[in-house]
Amino acid sequence: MLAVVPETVDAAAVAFPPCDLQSLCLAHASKHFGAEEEIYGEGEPAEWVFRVLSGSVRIFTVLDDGRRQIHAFHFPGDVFGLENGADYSQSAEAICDSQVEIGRRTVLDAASTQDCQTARELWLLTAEALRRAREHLVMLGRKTARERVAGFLVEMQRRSGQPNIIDLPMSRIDIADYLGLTIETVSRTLNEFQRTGLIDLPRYRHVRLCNSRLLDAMAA
Amino acid sequence: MLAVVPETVDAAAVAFPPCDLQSLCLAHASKHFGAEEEIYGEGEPAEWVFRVLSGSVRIFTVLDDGRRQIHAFHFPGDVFGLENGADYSQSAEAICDSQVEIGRRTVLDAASTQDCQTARELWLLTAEALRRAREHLVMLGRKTARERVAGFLVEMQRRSGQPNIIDLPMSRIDIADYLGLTIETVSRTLNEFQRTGLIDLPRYRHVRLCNSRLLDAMAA
DNA sequence: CGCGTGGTTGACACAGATCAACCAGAGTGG
DNA sequence: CCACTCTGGTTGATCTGTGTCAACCACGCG
Repeated sequence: MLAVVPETVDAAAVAFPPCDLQSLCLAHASKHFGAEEEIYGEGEPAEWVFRVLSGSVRIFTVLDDGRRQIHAFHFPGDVFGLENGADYSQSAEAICDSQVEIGRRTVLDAASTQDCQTARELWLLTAEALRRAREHLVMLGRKTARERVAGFLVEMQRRSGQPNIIDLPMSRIDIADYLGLTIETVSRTLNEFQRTGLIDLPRYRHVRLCNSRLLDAMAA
Repeated sequence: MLAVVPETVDAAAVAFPPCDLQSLCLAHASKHFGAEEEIYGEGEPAEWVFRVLSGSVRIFTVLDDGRRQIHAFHFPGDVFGLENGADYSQSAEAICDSQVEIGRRTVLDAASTQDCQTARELWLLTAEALRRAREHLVMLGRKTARERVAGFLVEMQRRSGQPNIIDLPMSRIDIADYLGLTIETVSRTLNEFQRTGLIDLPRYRHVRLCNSRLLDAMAA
């Protein structure tokens, strides 16, 4: 049976600490997804709700001609796949090997009609997602490539616990599709930041922030 | 006292029918706002929740240097100003003369901790706002100016009851700031659509859709 | 009548896209 | 241990969609 109890996520297994701080209990079933594996597709019946235990997940929309927009990256502790309609309105894939907790939506729905606390928890999660979507919206609608990349780095840094070094699980393509840019622009901008001493790119998918204060200011 | 009862909005006073179909009862207080008048500002304590009775409202964010991104337009029946944090995370202004229903957030909060139905209602509203924000996100991240303008017209047409003629309450600047474009690009694109026979611009802030099927396809 | 505001149009500039070549590291197989 | 290839990332040259700047137009109002 579902209950709302405080729950801690195994800190040892967690590369990025939970950012949707919440106590919602889904279930005790969990499943593994390999890199690039689909978790659900847009239009499929939304029967399940998920929480990342380890690894990372991307939520995205693909247009008919293949253009893709990534809506969000999810890290350990984050809940995703929460829908109010019958079907998923986006797709989800594991970015790298990931362990994902799975709960039945019907059970959660039932719980939320009986327990106001659960209902409020669901609302809180969705409201937080909305707040982030709106920040993202300003980024895509009104910011330059430099501001977007700086904003992305600051966001990732904030969500990774580490103070300065970021260990990115995603490729340049994912970053580009999240920021509404091309991989070339992302690459050029990151290397420009390195040349100007803002960051260091020590190795594959690692970024060290040398001046996160300035970077933060650049994100506008 | 707040209660959750089915409620109908006065159809005669409604230019655009409600799009957030919901039965949430706020209060029976209502207030008038003149054109361009602020309803609340980003960062102010979020003490009130609103519903448009007549007129139209824009929700937006302004960056330090004045760049503005409009997140949403709200028409009669729409609820706005619902926050989970302490403060409003965007600003709201009346676009034209508008009558707005006002409810205390504390009362709604209290109701939602006692009544699951109210709590679910709040969740539904927020989930619908999220769904729209994500559609908007794809538009800003991955679509061309033509696709954005076509999408905007289709969206406005869908939300206005009228089959073909749209009576826009907002200026070119508002449209541009909603679509992440400049007023010049919006103006050029609309006039290009007129030249190619897609639409007709009979008079100030009125658009007639001549080929909404094609327009729909163009929105991608 | 003059002025102010919102919208249109044109000329030109530029940020970022596109196209293409190249490079580095990880497998893989001989 | 060395070719070979594959994938993800970088870099350069060029193109183009949209922004910028500026002039102009049309309508409403004092």
